[in-house]
Amino acid sequence: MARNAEKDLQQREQRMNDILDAAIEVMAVKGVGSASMQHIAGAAGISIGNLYHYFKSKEEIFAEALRRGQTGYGEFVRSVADGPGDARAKLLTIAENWLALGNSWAHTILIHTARLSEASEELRRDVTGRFTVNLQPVAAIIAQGQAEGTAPEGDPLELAFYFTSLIQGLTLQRMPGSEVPVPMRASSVVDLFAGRREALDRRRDA
Amino acid sequence: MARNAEKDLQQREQRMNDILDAAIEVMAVKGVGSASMQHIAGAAGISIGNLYHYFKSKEEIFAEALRRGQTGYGEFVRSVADGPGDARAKLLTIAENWLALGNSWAHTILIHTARLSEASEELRRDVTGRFTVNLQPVAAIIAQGQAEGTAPEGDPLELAFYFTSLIQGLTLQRMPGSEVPVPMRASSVVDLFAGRREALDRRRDA
Amino acid sequence: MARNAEKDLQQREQRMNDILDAAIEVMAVKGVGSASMQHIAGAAGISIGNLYHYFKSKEEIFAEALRRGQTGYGEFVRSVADGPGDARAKLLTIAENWLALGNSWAHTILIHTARLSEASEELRRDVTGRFTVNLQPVAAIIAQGQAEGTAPEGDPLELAFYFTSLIQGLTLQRMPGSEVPVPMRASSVVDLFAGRREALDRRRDA
Amino acid sequence: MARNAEKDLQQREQRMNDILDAAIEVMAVKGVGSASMQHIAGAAGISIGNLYHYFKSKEEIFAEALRRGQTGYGEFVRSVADGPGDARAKLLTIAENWLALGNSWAHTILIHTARLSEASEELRRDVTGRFTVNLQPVAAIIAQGQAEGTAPEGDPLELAFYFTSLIQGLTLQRMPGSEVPVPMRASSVVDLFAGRREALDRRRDA
DNA sequence: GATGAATGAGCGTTCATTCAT
DNA sequence: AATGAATGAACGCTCATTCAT
Repeated sequence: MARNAEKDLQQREQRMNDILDAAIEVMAVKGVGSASMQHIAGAAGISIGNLYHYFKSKEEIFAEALRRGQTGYGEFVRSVADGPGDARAKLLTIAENWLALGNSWAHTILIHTARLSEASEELRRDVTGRFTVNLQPVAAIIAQGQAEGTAPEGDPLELAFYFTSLIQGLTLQRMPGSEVPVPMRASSVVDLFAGRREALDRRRDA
Repeated sequence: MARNAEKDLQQREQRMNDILDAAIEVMAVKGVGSASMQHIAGAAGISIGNLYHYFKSKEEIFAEALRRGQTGYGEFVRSVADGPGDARAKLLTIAENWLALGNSWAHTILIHTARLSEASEELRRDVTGRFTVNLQPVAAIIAQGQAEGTAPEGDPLELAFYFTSLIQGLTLQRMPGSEVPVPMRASSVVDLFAGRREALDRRRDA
Repeated sequence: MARNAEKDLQQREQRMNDILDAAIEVMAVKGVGSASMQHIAGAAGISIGNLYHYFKSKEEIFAEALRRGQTGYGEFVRSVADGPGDARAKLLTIAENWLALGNSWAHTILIHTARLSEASEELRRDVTGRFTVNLQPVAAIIAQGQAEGTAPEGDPLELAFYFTSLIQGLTLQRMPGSEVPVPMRASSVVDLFAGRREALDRRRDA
Repeated sequence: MARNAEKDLQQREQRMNDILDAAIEVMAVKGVGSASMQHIAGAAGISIGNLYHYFKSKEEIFAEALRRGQTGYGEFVRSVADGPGDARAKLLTIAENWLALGNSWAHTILIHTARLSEASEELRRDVTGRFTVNLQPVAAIIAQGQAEGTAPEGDPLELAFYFTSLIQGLTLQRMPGSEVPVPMRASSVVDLFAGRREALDRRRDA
């Protein structure tokens, strides 16, 4: 062992993260269809062959990027659900985080791409499974909102499904070159699922 | 002679429609990535060379299919908006039409694909433009709902944008192999934008 | 139908034969390992992409070349078995035909390659099946030789197996660059399976 | 120090043997085409980089494995030739040793592969040279058989060539997945080159 | 000696598009 | 109009070999 095993492992981990970031980056900048191994390798600053020392196929790269993105989102949304604040504030935090450009945008695109592509059955199942799991914290927030009198009636899980689908759907409308000339505001979206108090009041007064 | 020319033109039109149908069909059945010119030609029952007598590129085929699909949807949604009934019934008609599997499903996927792909700037602009135009009738319905007291407050166009994005987002969740195990009901979706009267009444009574 | 269908078919058939010949040629001249699609296409005078209009994979090319070669050999050996002459003369015809350089040599190499390569189970089964079938006429000749008193005792099929294996084994020794400096004479080989009359006589007299 | 150097040398020798064994093993188990440096290193339990401290190329590994195999076979066949027993018993020993599955089988495949591959001129010459040298002891046995009246007439070297080619040819027929459904018995093979006494007697009596 | 990351040419294959008939 | 042969660039991936540690 002339080598530092621990350092090697750290470097390997770092490289894998670089590659995943590069994959997301390429997709976001040059388009999903152009995310070839060639491009990813170039963006990561390594050779094509070396890519295969870290991931054994293109699919694995995307699967891992997806897993990372969905897991991160899952942790985020769970921490929001478990944190302090009323339902409306929580949903607003989630919506704003999602609609803000950056990593989350590219990750959402990745999810859509995985669904649209000829991805393996397994990958699609995994993505759908994590998507479903990540619905739970949102459902909990909706239930909280119903208890607080701000959320509409109905199955909280179903409403969480709609909330998430709406935000994902909106994300697609933000593709560069496809911007719809209509404002997209997190607060307005959240109003649908946890109405602003004054709005409800006014409506109630009517 | 004049009749022959006219007949030729009709035949040509018919062929083009057959090809577009075949393109949508192939995409829906075999997956977006598998919609090669070879497959489209096969599904349309003509040779690959002949395909190029009707459309000068693959992009043109998809652009035309998109145009046709969006135009059809636009006419449908305008006829609904201009027709009789309250806002809730109108939105329900639109949502049910969209969420029902069939042609509309494949067309929605096509729109998403166009946005995600390396499509030309022009194609993306056209798609976005027609999408925006098609928002108007929905906005009119929302405005009607606001007048009727069932729709939430806010810019009708913005709400129409959310309504459409939600339904498109939900469509993606119906990709074969990616079915999320949560019910997806048009009436529940519409409730968000044009609440059921009894629900509002109950809320008001509270 | 602006095209001559029959001529097209003939041309296609001709091209396929050209490609198979080119594949054999490349293998024989440049070595088995160098028989890449690139090389085959070059030898056949067409582009790589066009190769795939005639054969859907490299394996199919080799499978077809094998089938052609084994079928041709089978017909040849059957016609010899059914023809006139004593067993020794028949075996001599077969051995001489095989050991003479030319097409048959390259085909034999192909059979060996198929067995040594990572070829599909199906291909190996087919090759073995045809090999076994082609053993029958040789076995018939051996049986004839036994009736004539020139062939050794034993199961004719087993002896035919040895005869064929011997000749195939010898073929391998003729690879360019591997020539063993020992004479290889069809008549001597045949002597083992259908001894020359005078030799037997002399032995009997001893 | 001197002892350390000697021990180092022994260790190195041992490692080289391990690697050669691993190479043969991989080839026999996973197929010739799958014997990549990666696989060989794995089977030998060392890293791919370390492989190159013992052999400077893949070709050298195979050349050395061939040399070792052929040399071992040469020693074996020479010891048989120089040992006691009649020619028939000696040939039987050789044939049975070869046809029995195990190391010798894989070595034979290696020889064939070397001949079929793009191996260097030098390697092919070496293989052929050793092959030819190894023919001598067999020729001596054949000559002994001729003196004993069991072997057919003819040049002993030529007959040894046929005997060896036959057995090598038969080895090819034993590739897993290519088994020809015909018995393959060493005694029957040997009968062709050193007939069983009783068979000859019967023939003589006829 | 030992490691495995790194390279890059090459592989088999696909596919939108062109063109002679 | 209609055909399908022909092209060639690009794809995902493999692998023998080199090199810094």
